[in-house]
Amino acid sequence: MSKLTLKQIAAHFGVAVSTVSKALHDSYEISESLKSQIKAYAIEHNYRPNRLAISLLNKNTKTIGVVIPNILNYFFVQVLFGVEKEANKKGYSIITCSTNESFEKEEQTLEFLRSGAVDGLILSTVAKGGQYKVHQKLLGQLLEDGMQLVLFDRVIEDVACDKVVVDDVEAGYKATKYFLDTQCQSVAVVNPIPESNISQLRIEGYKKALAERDILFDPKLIVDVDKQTDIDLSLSFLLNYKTITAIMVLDEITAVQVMQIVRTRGYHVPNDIAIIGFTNGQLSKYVTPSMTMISQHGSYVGETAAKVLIDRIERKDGKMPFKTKIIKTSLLVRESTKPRL
Amino acid sequence: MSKLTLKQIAAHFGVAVSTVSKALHDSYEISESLKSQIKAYAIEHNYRPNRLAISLLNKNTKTIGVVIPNILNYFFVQVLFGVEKEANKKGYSIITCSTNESFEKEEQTLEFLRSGAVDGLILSTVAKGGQYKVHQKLLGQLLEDGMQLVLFDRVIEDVACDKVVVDDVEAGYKATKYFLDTQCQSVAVVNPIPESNISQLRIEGYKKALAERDILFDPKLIVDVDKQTDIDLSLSFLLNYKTITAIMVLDEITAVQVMQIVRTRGYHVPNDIAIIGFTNGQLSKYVTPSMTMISQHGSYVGETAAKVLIDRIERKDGKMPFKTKIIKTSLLVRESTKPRL
DNA sequence: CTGTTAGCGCCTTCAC
DNA sequence: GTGAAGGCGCTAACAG
Repeated sequence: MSKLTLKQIAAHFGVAVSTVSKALHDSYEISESLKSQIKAYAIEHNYRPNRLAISLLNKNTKTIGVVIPNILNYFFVQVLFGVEKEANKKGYSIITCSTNESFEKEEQTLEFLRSGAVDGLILSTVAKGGQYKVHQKLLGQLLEDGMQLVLFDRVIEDVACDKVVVDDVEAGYKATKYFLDTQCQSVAVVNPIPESNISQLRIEGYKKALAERDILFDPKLIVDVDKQTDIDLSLSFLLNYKTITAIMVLDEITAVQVMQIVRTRGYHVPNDIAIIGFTNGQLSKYVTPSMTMISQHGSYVGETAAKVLIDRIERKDGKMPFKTKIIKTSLLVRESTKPRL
Repeated sequence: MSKLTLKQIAAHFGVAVSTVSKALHDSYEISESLKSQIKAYAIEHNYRPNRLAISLLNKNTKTIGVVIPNILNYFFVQVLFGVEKEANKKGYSIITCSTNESFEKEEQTLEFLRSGAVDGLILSTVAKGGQYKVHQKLLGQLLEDGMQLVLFDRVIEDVACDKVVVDDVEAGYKATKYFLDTQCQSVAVVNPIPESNISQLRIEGYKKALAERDILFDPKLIVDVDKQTDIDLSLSFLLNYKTITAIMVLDEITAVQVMQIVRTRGYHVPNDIAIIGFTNGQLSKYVTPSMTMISQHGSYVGETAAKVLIDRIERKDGKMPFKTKIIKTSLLVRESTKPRL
């Protein structure tokens, strides 16, 4: 019925538990005949050592926790994929927690995860503004407890741990420069994640590209939208304000929506208005016209985070300086932009 | 540095470990003054009990394992979402494993998960053909070990456990009937998952709908495709073979691809050819024209599976008959089909 | 009120 | 060759 234990095997053979343990570990101390008998019995009855007991003993669980803001977001799923791939390769399994963009849920999750269930944590936080302080404390405690931590994508600068981030400044720069290189001089930005510092970095890159061409930055060309906003209306203002020849949209779904709205209004994409979206996922490839995207290589981000984390977990010496890995993005050119000449 | 234990607290106060344990559990046996001292110390130093030890003691881990074939498939992500939501509500966390459509990986994963890390398992298998036998044995062993198991979506009939399945026959029927009700009498099927028994069920529903209208079933209208197949070519054969007015495509990405190919060849969607896709995800809503889909309510499937599993885990008496829950699908009508009059 | 004992399942060290 | 003892961190039953 219930799980077979060493004790039960020992009882069955009338020997001590430690004898069975040694036999199953093929110790030279045990006679061949007893070993083979015990092994045969174990196999026949499907013995499996209890990981909990083993973890308790050697203080590692061979498990890493991954905390992401939203499991329905394809970027994070890609990260998850990468983490799992790398972790499995090294004999770890992962326990996944989605915080649904809620800071409270994230706190609860971290609280839960700190109680010995995992050897290390890979986290993309939802904290913003004043919540950073709370987190610095909470994460600080985790680190004190000896928990290994890798922050990725949405990181908190002041926490002393390894980090894996996307080069968002460069991404914004790259997208903007592509527009400027393809006869699109009037570039607007639609920002569906205004509260995130990531969007600020991308806009920084955008400004840099403009500056290189001596184009004056116009804040009115940055359109913040959120779930409450009527994108349609915001775009109206934008398009009436000035002739726009290119739009950089800071996520995938919004990019597709923007493209549809723009087309509905009779603009041709890319000839009238070119569009580049962020965070390459499943959508952009299959819409019509297919959309040029900044790919963040989520799965690579995940792999890297897992690699860094496991490396630190398994390195005994400990005092390795923390490093921040910066993952470069790529521009996937498709049909929503004009070709480079 | 490392985690604080009861033992350390006990040493600090010069009392016994059990005293500390009782104090932290607010036992009436301990003097108020000692209790408050110990509690204060625990809070100050951030004491957290070790879950591993507790799990070992009461033989439950408050964790459930979820094994899915592919984490990049939106349906499974939705299921995951549902499972997590329900599990968290009941105080469980989940450990996620993706088997990447590989039977070997699935076996390894199950092997791993059986060693005491989880109280129960929610599984959608990738097994097919001869692999069923292997699995019946493996899953049988798991059940013997006292592991609770819920199979979902891709289930194995002969395993004695709870199941949550989508009503695929009805889904196929519903889609086909919608075509027939909207002046599309010549309905083809594109099947990107021919090895799965799910596709057979959907086709069964398709046949049922045809039979109701006395339309003869023509096997040539069923087009199997897989990753190796050139969809473009397969569709050529189909469209040359007969005038087709509707296509039912058994997954989302293929549905979008089929629609694009069909449109490229000059057919109007939905007037010349109407299309219904399966497994509503992120794509179908945003393509042009937006696509009518069968929604399988993945998140509801997940919730249900979690509910059933946790129910069984927590019910002590045990001998509850196994049940199979059938989740109904919905038809989300969008622009790729003609409206019902 | 507080401590001792025993045990969850396993492994390691040391003694026989 | 085999077994006994100790311990990972915790709780529960039983002593004192």
